[in-house]
Amino acid sequence: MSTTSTFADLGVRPETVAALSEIGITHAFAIQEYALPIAQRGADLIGQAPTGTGKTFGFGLPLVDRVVSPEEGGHGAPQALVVVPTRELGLQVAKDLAAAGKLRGVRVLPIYGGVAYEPQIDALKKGVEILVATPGRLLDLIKQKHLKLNSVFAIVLDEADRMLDLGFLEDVEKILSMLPEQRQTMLFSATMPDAIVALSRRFLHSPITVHAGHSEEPGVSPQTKQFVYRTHSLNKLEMLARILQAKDRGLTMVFSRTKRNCDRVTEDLDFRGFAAAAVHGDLNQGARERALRAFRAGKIDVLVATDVAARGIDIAAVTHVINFDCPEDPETYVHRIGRTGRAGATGVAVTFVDWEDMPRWRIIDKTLEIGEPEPRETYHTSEWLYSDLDIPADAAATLPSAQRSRVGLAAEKEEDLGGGRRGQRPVRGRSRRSATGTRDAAPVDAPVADGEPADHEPRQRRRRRNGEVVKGDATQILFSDPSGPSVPDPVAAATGAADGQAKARRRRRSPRKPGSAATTTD
DNA sequence: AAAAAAC
Repeated sequence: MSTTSTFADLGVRPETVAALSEIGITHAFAIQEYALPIAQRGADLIGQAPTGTGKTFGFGLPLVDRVVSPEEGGHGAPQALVVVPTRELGLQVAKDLAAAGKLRGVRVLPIYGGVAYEPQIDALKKGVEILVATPGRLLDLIKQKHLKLNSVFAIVLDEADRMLDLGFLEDVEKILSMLPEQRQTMLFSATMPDAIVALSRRFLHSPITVHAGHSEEPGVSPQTKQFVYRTHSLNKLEMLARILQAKDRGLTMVFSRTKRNCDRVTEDLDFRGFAAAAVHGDLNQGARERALRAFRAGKIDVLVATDVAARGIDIAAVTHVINFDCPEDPETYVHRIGRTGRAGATGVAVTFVDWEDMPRWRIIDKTLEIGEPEPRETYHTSEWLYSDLDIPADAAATLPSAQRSRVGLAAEKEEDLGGGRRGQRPVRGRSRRSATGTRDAAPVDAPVADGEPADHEPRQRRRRRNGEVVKGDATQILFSDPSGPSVPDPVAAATGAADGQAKARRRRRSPRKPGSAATTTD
């Protein structure tokens, strides 16, 4: 990973070396060692290196070192531009570059949508050396004449393959067309499909390509252990809850394929007592940034996200990445699991593959050759998790205290439910279903209500033999869609509790609303 | 075919 080169060896300015040292960075990563000399002399560059191996400073230090700061007589018009695919990544990159340029007073401004115009416009008026921008707001501000790009000598497309795919290409080309002809263009990413490289020739001049890291699985960090589990969609939430009880788990990112599923997973985890928050594009920008800040600070330890957080986000304490839904393509897989195992750290990546995910997984596996998903049909077959993922056998004993009490409460209802629900098959319900879900997080030895007479055959084998989810199984309640059509509360129905009582019970059990952890933390 | 990105 890191080489023995110091930044001074690589010709980085002394002030920048000192500033890096202040934030604990003393030695260069491979991509930095290779890219810096090329970038410093102004050549066009394609830089590819695995996730978490220092690409940001690989392009960032040559920008910081070459801009003229105000105290050096700079004019204050932007001299360098970094374009990124998401707002939070822009914020992060801007902070990194500002830290590196701090001792020379280099001003780095993040430009992105979803927030007020005024602070950005004011900052532009005062003058700025480096812009880090998402395309939409940048073009917006240019159109409104708050900004010109004619002093920009270098542009970087961070997550370049993403910036050049169909969703962004038009905007990026527009931005490129506003830059001086004589300028440096640099493309950086962990993934660079051939088609993108071919496309990029249109606006690169004699580019030099730099690869760092191993070549077999481009972009994947080898210290991340990857697991792939074939599962039923109805069991994903329970499997997730168990994995989140792994002994060695630090911060964990959970990725879903849709914004709606992201909310649903967050809500379920919140109810189970995990400190989780959601990040996706339908949330307002304040909520997005609060959630990410709380996660960075460790005030919450589970971040549930769409692919808005799949790329670039750098949080050293992330130990686990769970692909709750299979990623859309191999590149997304690489970037998602790249949120862990960064800068030489180890990581764990678990991908759930249900029936719907299967076609997507086929394509990912064809490219990356990770392996056939191992069948993990039900949450009752728990031993696999203990052996693979270091999860305590009495997993429920390690639950947060709020969760423990809920498990106790729910366990009381268990016999009632088993007796009263014989033969029924609740298919869909509203969010209150997760009230029963907490019970399913009880110790695996606990009696499980399934509406069938108790026998001594292991539950797992009964289920296997049946070849489908057991009818009337509590699992069905747990995993039913919280936003689906309303049906009577099965707990209330089974116990004869009035609806009002059920509501009061829910309030006691779940004093915290989804996302409030993030709201109150900063 | 989902998500992201300006208002």
